[in-house]
Amino acid sequence: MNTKKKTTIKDIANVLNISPAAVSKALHNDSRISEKTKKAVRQVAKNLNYQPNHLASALRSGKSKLVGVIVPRTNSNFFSSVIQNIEEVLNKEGYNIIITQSNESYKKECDSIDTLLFTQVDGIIASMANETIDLFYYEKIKSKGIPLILFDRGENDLNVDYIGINDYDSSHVIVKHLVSQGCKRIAHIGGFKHTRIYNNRINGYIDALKKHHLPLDDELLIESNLTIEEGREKMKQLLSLKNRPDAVYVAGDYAALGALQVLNEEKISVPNEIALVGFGNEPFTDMVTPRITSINQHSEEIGKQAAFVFLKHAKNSIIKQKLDKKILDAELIIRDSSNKKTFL
Amino acid sequence: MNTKKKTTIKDIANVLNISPAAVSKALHNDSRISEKTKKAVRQVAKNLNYQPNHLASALRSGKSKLVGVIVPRTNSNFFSSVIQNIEEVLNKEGYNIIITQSNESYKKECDSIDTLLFTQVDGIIASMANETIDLFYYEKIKSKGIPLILFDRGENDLNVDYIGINDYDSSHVIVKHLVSQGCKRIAHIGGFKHTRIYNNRINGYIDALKKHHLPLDDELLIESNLTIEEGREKMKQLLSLKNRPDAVYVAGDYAALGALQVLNEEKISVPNEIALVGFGNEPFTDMVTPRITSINQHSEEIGKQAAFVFLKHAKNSIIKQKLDKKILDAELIIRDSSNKKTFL
DNA sequence: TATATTTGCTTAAACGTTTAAGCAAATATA
DNA sequence: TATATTTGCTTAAACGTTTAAGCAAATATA
Repeated sequence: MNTKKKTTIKDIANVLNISPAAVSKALHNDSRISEKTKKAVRQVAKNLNYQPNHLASALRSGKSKLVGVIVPRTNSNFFSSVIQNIEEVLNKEGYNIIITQSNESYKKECDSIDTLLFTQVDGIIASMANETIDLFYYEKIKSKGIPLILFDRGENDLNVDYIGINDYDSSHVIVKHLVSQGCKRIAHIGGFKHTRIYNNRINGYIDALKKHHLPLDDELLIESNLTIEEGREKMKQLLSLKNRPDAVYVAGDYAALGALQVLNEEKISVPNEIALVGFGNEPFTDMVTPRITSINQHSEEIGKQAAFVFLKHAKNSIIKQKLDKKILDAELIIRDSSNKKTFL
Repeated sequence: MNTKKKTTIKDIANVLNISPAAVSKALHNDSRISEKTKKAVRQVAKNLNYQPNHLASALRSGKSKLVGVIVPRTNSNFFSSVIQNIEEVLNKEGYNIIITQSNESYKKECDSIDTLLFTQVDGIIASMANETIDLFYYEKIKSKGIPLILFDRGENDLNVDYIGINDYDSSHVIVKHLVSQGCKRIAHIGGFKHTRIYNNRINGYIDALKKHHLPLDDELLIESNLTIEEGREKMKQLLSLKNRPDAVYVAGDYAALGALQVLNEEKISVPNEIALVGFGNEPFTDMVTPRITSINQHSEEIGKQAAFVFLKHAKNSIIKQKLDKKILDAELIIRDSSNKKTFL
């Protein structure tokens, strides 16, 4: 059907009666090629509609110009925004990204890693699945010498670059806010301790309670996978206590939403009877009734920084650099679910 | 640092004292290689931890084993689910996908197409941006002989494979449902007519009104870009009418959400004063108050079908096949926002 | 037994680049 | 003017596969 052969560097060389090597150098702006030749090459390339064969140059140079991105899921605003910003930065530098979703599954994550390694990506930017405890596959990436950058869900033991927000401080900001609203029994529906960010949020919660001289009650500290369903369950669990909390800080917006549904169903006034705070600032926190107070995770900044760190590695691969650990300040977005003043 | 050279087909050949060609054939299960040799090759490949060089085989065979996917955005459940299902099907066949987001921008979409063509993808699966009217870039894909499959946001003029739901019928189902709820003045906040799916929904709406002997009022038919913001605006516009509608059918869930926010703010009872129906069955339709009736778009099925159609092309590229146009039945999920019975 | 076919490999070239090494002509330096 | 350096290219090999063509040995066929 379409038998138009693609134009190659050779075709350009033939037109100008120079060697393909000269063409290649001209296109790469090599200083040892004359301006005159460069201009001619560029002109002919344009005329013949030359498109460089990415596979050939990748093979020869050993660089695929592809970066793998692994996220637990893309249908969360946080991850999709991070991805978009990674893409924006990397596209400008001639890189493309391959996105894979782990769906929070350890097995799927391992498959993704194998797939990306097979595709010869030049680097991997990842946020770990909830399930992941065994770091073997991540060590595999490191051992191949491929730059690995983690964001949000990281892991100290891996000893790689990391970009995230200050989870420990976020808990402090939240507790302080709730205390200022007059709350005295603050519960925490947290993530699993084995994930660093959730562990930090839990520790921040515990320390902030101490700081404000509030008692730490084991009944009020619950670990969960932070899905909507578990948010509902754990909220019910809290409501069944003899001594109910007057505030609940949930370590994820989806679980916070589940908790809110239960509170609404039980006709419990939010924030007056129980104040509610989520984490992540997903768009729906601003859509439900009442709107949910949450922590902005700076997804744009995280995406951009992750891309920059990768580029740094890509540009000087030889020098063993010291690790980049970038911790961004979190920002509390106060909304109806915790702001009693709007109800006075 | 990491100087371990990668093992190649040559290394395997050396160990077994056969030619690299024989190794390649053995790994591809060529019928002209003895079982004995195949077994030996597979064993040595395993021992040496051989990973085929995807770039080399892609260059030689002219196939990159990459498929490009273009979506308006990934942070909608519909698109992220479609993508996930495309990925699942294609991964099994050894393909990887490169996801790009157009952000509903025509320019970004064109860039994406160029990027994907540059990366030498073997095919492109796309859903068009709202802004896109000029089809030049899509024609470019076709003219290069690269399989192009559209889903959801398609375009008749392009004459390519398409997978989507029956938008015309969906409008009929919605109008029928609203009529059964006693609604007599049904408004439609639609998408732009130049996008085929929205045009079909509008035509379905018009024809369904006729069928049920309801008058068609120009004031009640509005085109929009279906963002939350425009959902709010257009709803306000409808509320400012002397003769308000008693039902609003919005062609997208996000705009429906915006409309609902306005209705809630204005203390208008939903569904009793005004019934509301969205489109897309985004998860948040089941989270807000009242829960929004919507159309399930069968994202899983659409993703899988799109992948299958691509594979069909990839497998027999020579034969000019007739086009696949797969139109799936839509399904109405009735919730509180339109179900007056639950309020009686 | 003579010829034809099949089996199981090898040889060599190719995919389209990039890059190290080298060389002649032009220019700079002493 | 003689030598050194720079400029602007060319040559040839390489990246790791795949594949068309071919060939000897083994097997089938007449």
